[in-house]
Amino acid sequence: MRYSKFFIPSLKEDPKEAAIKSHRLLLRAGYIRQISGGIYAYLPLGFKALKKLENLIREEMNSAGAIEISMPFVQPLELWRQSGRDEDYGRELLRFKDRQDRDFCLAPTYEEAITDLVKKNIRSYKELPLILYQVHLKFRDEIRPRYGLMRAKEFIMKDAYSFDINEEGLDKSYKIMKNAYERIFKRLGFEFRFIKADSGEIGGSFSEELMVFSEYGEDKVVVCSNCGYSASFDDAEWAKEYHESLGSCRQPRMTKLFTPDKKSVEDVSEYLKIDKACFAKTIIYESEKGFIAAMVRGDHEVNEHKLKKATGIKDLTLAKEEDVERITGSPCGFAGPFRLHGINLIIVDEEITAQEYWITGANEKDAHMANVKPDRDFTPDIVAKIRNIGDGDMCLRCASRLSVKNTIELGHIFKLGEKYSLTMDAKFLDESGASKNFVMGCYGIGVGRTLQALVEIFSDENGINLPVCISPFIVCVVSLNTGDEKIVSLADRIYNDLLKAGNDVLYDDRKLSAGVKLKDVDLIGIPLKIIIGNKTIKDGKYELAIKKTGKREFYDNLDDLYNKVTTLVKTEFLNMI
RNA sequence: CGGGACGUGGCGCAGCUCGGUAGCGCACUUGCUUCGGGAGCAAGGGGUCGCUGGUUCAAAUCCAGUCGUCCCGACCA
Repeated sequence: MRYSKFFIPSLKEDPKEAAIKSHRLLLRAGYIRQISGGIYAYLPLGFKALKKLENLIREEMNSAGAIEISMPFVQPLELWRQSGRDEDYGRELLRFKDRQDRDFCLAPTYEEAITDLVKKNIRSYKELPLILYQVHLKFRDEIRPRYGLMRAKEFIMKDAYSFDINEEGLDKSYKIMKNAYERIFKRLGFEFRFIKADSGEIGGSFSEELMVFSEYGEDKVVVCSNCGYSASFDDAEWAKEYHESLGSCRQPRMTKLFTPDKKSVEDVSEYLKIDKACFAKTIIYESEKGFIAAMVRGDHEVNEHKLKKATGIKDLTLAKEEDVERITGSPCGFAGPFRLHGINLIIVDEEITAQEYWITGANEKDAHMANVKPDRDFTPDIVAKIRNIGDGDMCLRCASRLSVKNTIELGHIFKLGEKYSLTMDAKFLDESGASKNFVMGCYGIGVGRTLQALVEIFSDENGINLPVCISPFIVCVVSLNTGDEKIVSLADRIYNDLLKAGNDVLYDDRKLSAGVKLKDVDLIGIPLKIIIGNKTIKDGKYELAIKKTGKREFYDNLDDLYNKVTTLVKTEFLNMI
């Protein structure tokens, strides 16, 4: 493809609306453009990369025995009434009417459509198991779309659905899909883990999320580098380690300490020269069950997700400053667990009851209290794990140190069981002629999000760096001086030779200065470039630059150059498989 | 939905506090010179200042409303 005849509107400056690297690069490199909040157009480069990614996924789905179909993006709302999700899905489901005043919606997912399709067309156990998939649009009217393709309202997803005669069959299908996912994400070069997850809106009995490690990920995962244990930030387990409280602090009653203006644990710890782990902090929350107090060790943080679970509370927010002042009788920053007014519940982290003496706030301005003893000076109503896990906590399995990593969720696989086949009355006849519900699974990959994750993880600020198997072009021929006959005809020839050899090649024949062209190739992320300029003619050597390594190689004749390109492409592909 | 910020040629921004001629860089067009990492000179084109209403002799600027975009929270691939 000649650059001059193609459409790559690259941007020199960072667009102001993009907050993260991958979003900036996709816009700057002319891969995508926003049409409306959370709604994007794929430009030629983005579209080519997207198609390559989709096809890689197709290869693995097909080889796993899944069969590709395509279901309607616009669906009758009636389908959603059948499953009951018309109400469950809420405002994320975009609804509208056609000219006959019938209700429709844009598909946020396809369980209803596929269940309906299979229900009407599969009669017998002999036709099972069946795994169908599609690569298709979805629309969710997100509350807050952001970060480009990472969280768009309209997005492309690969979704597969398995139909089995029983749970064992489902387990098998699930495993087949999980293996396919492992192959896909290995080929893409990602570092990833499957993490057990809440099944959320889609429902079902069991699900795992495919999480890819990335500094800018929105989710947190806890991993042990030694034994490979991994779990979501909210569910991860760790080994208890008890901190020795200060011996000199053990007293038969509480002792008041003067701590002028020292409000945070940090400040007090520094002021008193006592380890933060010897403190217990008391946090006041407001909830539908009234005000509650939660306690964790001074060097830990309350995990609101765990707090909600342990208390059965749904709406939880930090209490307002004036409420804290009323409840504790002191300014914010000096709260302790005793003599609280209007607290309905005291919940403490299990580490609080495991240690005898604590330093807490004194519920008095400029004062903290030492020798605070659980069950003597205050009485917890609930003892539970309510603190965040942190870097350095001990692994429950192997006693190594755990670390918390940011991740991006790129896939989610579910064992649905009979959830949809029951509500939608989808049945087949088994061996004995009895009518049975399909046992289902569903398996998603956010394709657009995966493309952006590749950009996020493998690129630098100079440009995109997609894996060779996804990159829109493999090699770019850059002709530096378009006014020079010799250079132009040499560049033309190399371009045509590479094209004939079956390479995906871009030819930058634009009449622009060298700097602009070289910057553009780096930005749009073509893995190999062949640079042809005066130097080429003068030295009689052909230059190949490899983006990934930054290396430049020189060849005496064209055949050597072509051979190198071919081997590089082949080995790069091999490395990815 | 709650909290915050921003809307001025294609892109990035200044001007707004203190009302009075709409400006800068890049991009674009033409010509000449350049040609190995975002070239130089010269000449040009392009904006009802998001929209609506109000205040005023006069509004990009002040006021109200509205729409859009982005960021922070609860949801998700």
